[in-house]
Amino acid sequence: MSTPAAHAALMTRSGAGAGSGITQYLQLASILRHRIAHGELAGGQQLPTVALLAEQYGVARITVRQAYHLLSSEGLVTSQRGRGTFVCPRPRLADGPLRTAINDLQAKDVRFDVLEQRRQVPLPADLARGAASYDSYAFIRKVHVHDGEPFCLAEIHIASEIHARFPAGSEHSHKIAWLLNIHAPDRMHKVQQTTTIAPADIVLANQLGCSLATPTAHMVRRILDASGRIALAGLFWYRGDRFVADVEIPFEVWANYPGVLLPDTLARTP
Amino acid sequence: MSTPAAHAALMTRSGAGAGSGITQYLQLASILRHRIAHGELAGGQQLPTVALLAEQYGVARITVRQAYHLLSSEGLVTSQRGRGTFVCPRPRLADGPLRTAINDLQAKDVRFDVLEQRRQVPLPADLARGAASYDSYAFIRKVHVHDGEPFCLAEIHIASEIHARFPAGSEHSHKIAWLLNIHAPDRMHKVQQTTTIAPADIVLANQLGCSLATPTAHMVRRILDASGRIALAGLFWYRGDRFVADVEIPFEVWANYPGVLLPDTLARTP
DNA sequence: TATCATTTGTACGTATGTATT
DNA sequence: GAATACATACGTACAAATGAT
Repeated sequence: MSTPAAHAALMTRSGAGAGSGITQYLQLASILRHRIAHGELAGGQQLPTVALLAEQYGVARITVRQAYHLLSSEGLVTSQRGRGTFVCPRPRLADGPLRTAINDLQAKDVRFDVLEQRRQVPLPADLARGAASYDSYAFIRKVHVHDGEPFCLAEIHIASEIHARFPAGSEHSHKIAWLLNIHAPDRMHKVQQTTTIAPADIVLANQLGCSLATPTAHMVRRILDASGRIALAGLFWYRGDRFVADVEIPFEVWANYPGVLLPDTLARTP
Repeated sequence: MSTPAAHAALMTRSGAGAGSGITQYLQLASILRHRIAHGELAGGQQLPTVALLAEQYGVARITVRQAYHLLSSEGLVTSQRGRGTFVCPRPRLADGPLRTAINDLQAKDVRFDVLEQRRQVPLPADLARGAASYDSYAFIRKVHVHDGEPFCLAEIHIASEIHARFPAGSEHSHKIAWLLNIHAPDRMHKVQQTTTIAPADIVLANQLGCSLATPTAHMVRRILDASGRIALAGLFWYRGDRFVADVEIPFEVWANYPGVLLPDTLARTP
């Protein structure tokens, strides 16, 4: 019943025949999206090649490619040159372990690949704006990996004075915020965070293993201590297709902290 | 100095000539991106037509279209059939007024276009999961508009018993959460919220005035009252290119509320 | 009101580049 | 090296939306 031939009969040219009025590549994408959603095409499974599908449905190869492109931008399929096009194996959203890896400060199944590390650097001006800062910060740039797959790029500045309390090398195995919570919770005052959506540039795409212009969740986070100074300033980029942010806070906190204006989050040099 | 001819001389075929190794449409996109970023091409300004640019750079029209497509997916330009391609007028991120409109519960310069409204409906199962609920909810589906531009689609269920306290028609001029904060703050206990990134389907794209598969920020929010029951359950979709979420909370709240697991946010029928 | 030029969107066919197997 | 398969690119044609004639 759902043979390609049957579907092909349903496809209508946008032009002469008119018919549905929906373009062919959208029709094709809908068909495939539907099959994927209903498990007819399982995760990891290879889709028909562009040439084959074009032949089966009697459309041009470029039409199939447009459909695949759309599905790819939705994160449903992934194409690899020389191999083929495949249904994305993982569920659309992070669930279970990855969700915990992202949201739990004390995540255990996260690996940290440190790309760069410096000591004694000043806080960049755009991160320092609007609050007092320390003289010197330690800097770390790293990729968070879960189950062999990178899901986050982080660039963190932490006041040297506070960083000095951490056991040596502990930032290679724990989230910085967790270390902060363990070694200096009493001195911390509040967290400011701004979240936006940004397309991945070439550098970020490489680090996260996604393709250019893929959407990412971008966070700018600052933690101020009791003296009102910036103890931590972090930039985070999460792969859009694996991002889930969970929050649970008391109502009065939520209702009474509107409209914090953090420095612009445009600065991007991942 | 930056005439098309000069740039054209820099363009290298990916194939035979090799040269840079960067494909033509990526080169072209980079050039345009750069010009936009540096204000050489101002917001709202029309870009050269596909045909013209193709001629100037000596490439095929499809190559220009690929470049425009990429920039469009990055939110830098927008194309309209029959008109042309234009540099997106607004800054990439919401700043100032729109930022307030999104984050401030008591936003004033937001218009609410109500699309659908019902009384006395049960809470959908996927939203009810994991917590107790009331027998009956009022439902509202609306678009948030700022400065004539839609930026958010909201679908909200609010317990009828609580909704009854609101002045008639007040949901047409105020955010529901604000009304909650005014008329029943004492009974509210906590807020659970999950944020993900999802591509816009055809319905959502129409409501928000963006194109298909554009990234959106999707939130599922539940407000539980003192009895632990769901007072409000809301689904929100924000245009990705206009989304900025600001949060400021006490450190101990932030550090002690990790990994809340809300029901899956996959349910989407905007 | 109707027509026309402009411009993007879709689609076809073809050729070649390039990574994988 | 050969076969496979996606990626890029060229040229062409027509559809559809817009704005002006």
